[in-house]
Order: sequence, then structure tokens, then C-alpha cells
Amino acid sequence: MTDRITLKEVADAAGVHMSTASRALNEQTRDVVNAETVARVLKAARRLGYTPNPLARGLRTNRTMTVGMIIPDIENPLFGPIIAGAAARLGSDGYSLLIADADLKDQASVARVIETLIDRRSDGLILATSARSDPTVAELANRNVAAVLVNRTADASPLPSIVGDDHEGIGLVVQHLVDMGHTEIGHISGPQTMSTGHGRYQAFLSWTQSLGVEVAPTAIEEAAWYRVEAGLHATSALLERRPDITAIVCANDLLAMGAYRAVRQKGLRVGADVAITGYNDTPLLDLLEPPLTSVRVPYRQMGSEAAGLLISMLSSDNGSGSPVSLRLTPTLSVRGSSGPHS
Amino acid sequence: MTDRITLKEVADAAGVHMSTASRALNEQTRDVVNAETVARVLKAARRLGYTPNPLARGLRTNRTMTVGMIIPDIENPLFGPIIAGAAARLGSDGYSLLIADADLKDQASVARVIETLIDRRSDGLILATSARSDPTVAELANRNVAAVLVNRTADASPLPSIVGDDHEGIGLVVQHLVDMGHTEIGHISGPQTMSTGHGRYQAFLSWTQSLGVEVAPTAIEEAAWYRVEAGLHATSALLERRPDITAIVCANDLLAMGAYRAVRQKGLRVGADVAITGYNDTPLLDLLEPPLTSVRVPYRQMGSEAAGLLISMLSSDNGSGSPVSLRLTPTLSVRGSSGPHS
DNA sequence: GCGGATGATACAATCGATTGCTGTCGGCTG
DNA sequence: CAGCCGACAGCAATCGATTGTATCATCCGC
Repeated sequence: MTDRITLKEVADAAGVHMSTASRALNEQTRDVVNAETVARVLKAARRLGYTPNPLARGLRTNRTMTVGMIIPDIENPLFGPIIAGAAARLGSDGYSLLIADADLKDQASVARVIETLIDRRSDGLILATSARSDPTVAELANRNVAAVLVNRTADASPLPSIVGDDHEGIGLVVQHLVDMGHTEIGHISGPQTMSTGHGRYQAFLSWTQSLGVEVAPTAIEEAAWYRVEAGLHATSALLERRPDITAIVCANDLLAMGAYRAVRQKGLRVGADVAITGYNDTPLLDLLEPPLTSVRVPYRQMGSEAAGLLISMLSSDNGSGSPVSLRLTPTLSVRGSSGPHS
Repeated sequence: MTDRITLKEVADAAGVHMSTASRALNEQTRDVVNAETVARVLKAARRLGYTPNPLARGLRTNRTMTVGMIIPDIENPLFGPIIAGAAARLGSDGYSLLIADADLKDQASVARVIETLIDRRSDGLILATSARSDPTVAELANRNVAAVLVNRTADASPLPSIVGDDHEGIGLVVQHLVDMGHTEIGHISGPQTMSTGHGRYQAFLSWTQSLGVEVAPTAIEEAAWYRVEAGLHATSALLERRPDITAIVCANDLLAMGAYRAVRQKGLRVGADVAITGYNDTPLLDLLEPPLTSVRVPYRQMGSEAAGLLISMLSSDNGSGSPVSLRLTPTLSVRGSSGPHS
């Protein structure tokens, strides 16, 4: 590639020593250098188009200004906004984002990817991978790696996390369905091994109870994965068992898609006969017929907050001041799939 | 973070000099070191858990084993598979992926992001951003930066590119519609400033002509952006002008979504009255009613091939052997939105 | 038994920055 | 006028690897 200007060349051009040039260029140490000299160095640097070599700097300072991010399944559209939000926030603070895509089902792959990121001397990590109980999370905390969980959290996690408020989100849904006159409400839950699946399930139980809606165990079915097929399967089973159900709260939009199919296979109409709600408000799904009522989570903000939190952890000189986890408030996008009880 | 083992420590543990340890650890130079010594060093390295410091290595060798990727709009689900494919291929060759998300509409932002990636001493770049005529592409080539274009290409690009074969893809669509008996076929084209928009438009003209389908200029409408609203707008205008049209080839799935709406606003049925086809075969859109007929492009492979191409450019000792651009063959996913002419 | 080839390892320069320490110079104080 | 201080800039070590060259022992043939 292009030949690059080094600090030495800038220093020579400005007629000073490397070390002086270095101090003049560095905000922190600029004040120990004579103002005129600073100006001279800055001008020379600009004229020559100097950019510091991050490798040399990193080698010396032991900071790479790089943050690693681990995504379980980058093809999931969910992660686009999270990455974008994080990248923007990091970029404005001079950090770059190293992306690694790990297969969540393959524990070893996750560990390997994390190792790669650490070996590369990332200053910190953003993890979108963690299952509810994940040994690697604890290990990271032990190894004293700066890391933040995003979207998902681990049980009693030693790491700070930025997640959506699932309790709040499910509350919006249940409240909405109750308002629409539904009393027989079912739930297609996500995998209970994941924090989102578990949290939304708990929230469903809690809200129905506090709103006085009776929910028998038969009204709940767990989907094995967040997949359309799993949703179809689970919903079929649910409707078979409980034909009286008029509303189904799905833990995720993909499950809701499966529910659409199951409802139709039973010869029922989505929205009119059976109300269906999703979670995530996946783009494009408002184009369905009927459009899906879903909980919108501020994913972009989530990424941004996670990055911000990590940055503050990295720049707090003392390791203390335990960083605070954040729980972002979702909103409900009401659409045609959740009609009133007929 | 954790204290790290250095080469010196490994060397001491093995009772040799740093340089010997270095050569023993390095595949390339291993053969100049006595086999027993190699074994001893390797064992020591493994025992201590040694991982080389990529900064020190990079500083010396001037290679970071890092590839930068520029994405115009990471929230577009299109890019997920491309990133995943590239990341996988790069990872298996020891490279990591630095992701930068640039706002395509903001030329300065693209340039800034590229600069960042270069300043970070990325070994090479994968660009998904380029418009048809993009000054930065030419500049990169001038600066002798190793770079590959993916998904989109620039006119007469000096850089190799991996793209889908739009001519072929549109051919599949047009052939299919002709087979279904359509003779009045319209086209909602993408922005002509982008290679995909332009290429698919040209392909449409070419295929209709060669298949003997008459296409008046009134049967073509350009959408300003790849957005649902733009598709709605363009399709409305098209149908207003040409109510006789029975099939619409859209340059992109989002435009097709807009077309769905426009058709319905006219009181017509998608699939039965007006056939609609998309491009990209975006996940989830097969869940629409009717499900969207679309051209499937092997995006994951695209990312993988782009990474492979870049790697070969980086490792070819001579800069010659001009790397070959690739054009990947798409397939057609026929679904309900493209019914026969009634 | 000696010059020279060979194989194995050690030495030291180098990559490009940061930073603690030293040196210099002018001015101020006692 | 000696001594000291402060402001400024240069010196050189350092980060952790890679790599060209030097060293050294061994062994070969003559």
C-alpha cells in the first residue's frame, strides 16, 4: 500500500525531535510543549498528511482502540440495527468494530471466536450471544475482560448488560389484548434456555395474573427454537388442545409467523378469529396480511448504549464504579393481527 | 486484561533465544531450526499458552491480518449473509473483519470510513458501497489499495468485483412470465445510479426484446430509491398510465412490496390480476400473501468469494496475475405472486 | 590436521510510536 | 553573584515481535 508518513518525518519537517512532535500531537501532553512549537508540528503533520500508526501506538500503550463484537447469527435482521448503533457510537469515540460471527449452537465456536478477539488485543467485547447460563460469560468476568452483554443477558450475570425490558413489552401486549376483550389468551414461548424466552414467559404469567386473566398450563406451549416451523408446530399443538383460545402472545415474530400458518391450517382467520402478537417488530412484517402487531424494541439504541457503556468502562481509570446495566423500554405497534374479541 | 506471555518467556522456558523461538513457531521458517528444538519450543509455547502479539508482529511485518468491510446500510438484511460469508472465509485464513457502516448518501462519510480503515492498516478492503460511478473506487485503485467490490460494481471498475449475474436473473424472471402467458410486462427499475438498478434495467430491455415481447417506454418506471414507498409510488404511476399491464418485474423485493400495495389500491389482486416479481429473495417475504416470486442471489457465497479473492490478492507475492471478477448465477424462486395470465 | 562447507543458534537492528528522565537556558531570588 | 527553578526539548528505553547477519561447533575431504 501507500508509503506512510512517520512521526520522525513530521518531526524533521518541523525541526523538532520525535518526542516533542509526539507530545505536540497528543491532546493530553500538548500543554508541556511551547504553543508555537505545537503549531509548527501540527502544520507539518497536516501538510504531510500524517496519521499515526495504530500498531506502533498500540504496542506501546497496550490499547488498540478496537472493540470486538460477537454475533450469534448475523443473518438475523435483529442484529443489523444493533451493530449499526454500536458502530456509530464507537466510531465517534475513535474505536473500530471487529465483528465475529459465531454459531450459537456450537459452544466451542463461541469460545474460539472470543479467543480470537482477545488475542487480537481488543480493548473490550460486546456479546450478543449469551444464553441464560453461559460458562464463557463467567470466564470473561474472571479473566477481567471488559465486556458488555447486549440484547440477551445471563442469569445473575457478572457482566453489565443492555437489554430490552421484556416484562414491560409483554405487559403492553397483554394489556392490549385484554383491552380488546380477550380472556382466553395463550402463549407460544421461546426456548427457556435463552433469557428472552424465559423472561417473556415469566412476564406473561405475571401480567395475566395481575390483570385477572386466568391462564391454565395448557394455554402455554414452548417452541424449541426461534423459527417459523417451531412456531407452526407449537401453535398447532396449542390450538388442538385449546380450541377456545382467541389470542396468542408469541415470544418472537418468527414464532408469530408460524402461528399465522397454524391458525390458517385450522381454517381460522388471523386477527378476526384469533389475535396474534409478535415481538421485535421485525422490518417488513408490517407488510403481511394482516399486518403483525408486535413489540418494538429500540435495537439501534441498544447497540449504541452498549457501546457507550463499554467505552465508559474502558476509560474509567479505576476499574470501580460498577457500570450499570440498562433495560430499554419497548413500545407496542398495534396492527391488524390483534383484532377485538368477536 | 490478562497478563500475556511473550515470545521471550517462551524462549527462556525452552532454553533458546527469542529468534530461535520465533523461527520455530513460524511455519515458514521452521525448517531452519533443529527438529528437537522445534518440539521443545512448541511444547513450551503450548504449556504457557502463548499467543503472539499481533501488534508487534504487524508493526514489524507491515501486515495486520485484518480486512476492512464497508457496508452502506447494515440494516439492510441483504448484507447479513454477505458479511457472514466473508467472515467465515476470512476467519479460516486467519484474517479478522473490521466492519464500518457508512451512509451511502453521504459521500464524505464513505470517504471518512475508508480512510479510517486504511489508517488502521487493514490489509485489504471489501466494498459493498460503490455506486456506478464512484470517485473513491478509482482513488483506491490509484493508491494501490487491495480492494474488492461486492454485490455492486462500478462502471469500468479498476477493482475486481463479485456480483450476482443480473442479466441472468432478470432473464429467469422474464422467461418465467412469458411462459405464464404474459405479454404486457412492465418494469419498476431501481435507481439508475446504482449498478444493480442499471444492470437489471438493461437486462429487462434485452430479454424482452430477444423473447419478442414488446415493451414501450411507458411500461417502465424508475424508483428513486430501493424503498417500499418508492415502489408504491412508481407502480401507481405505471398502472395509471398502463392499465393493460398484467405483469410487473421489480428490480428489488422492497419495490415489489410497494407494488403489492399499489396493485391493491387499484382494487386488483396480486398474482391473479397482476403478476409481481421481486429480486433478492429476501428472507420472510415468502410469508406474504401471496408469497413473492423472487430471484435468489447466493449472497453468502458472494461474501465468501469476495473474501477469497481478496485473500488471493493479498498473498500473491507479485501484484500481477490480474484477479478475475466473478458473476454468480442466481436462481428463481417461483411462488404465488406470479400467476398465469388470465 | 587444516581450510571450508554446513547446520544450528545467538546477536542486534528494526518497525513507529510513547514516555520517564536528563539537559539546557533564561530569569529570578537571596 | 551563586544557586535554584521552571519551561522546554532532546535522549534513549521500551512495547513484542521478525529477520539479516554473525558466531560457533562439527564434520568433510584432501
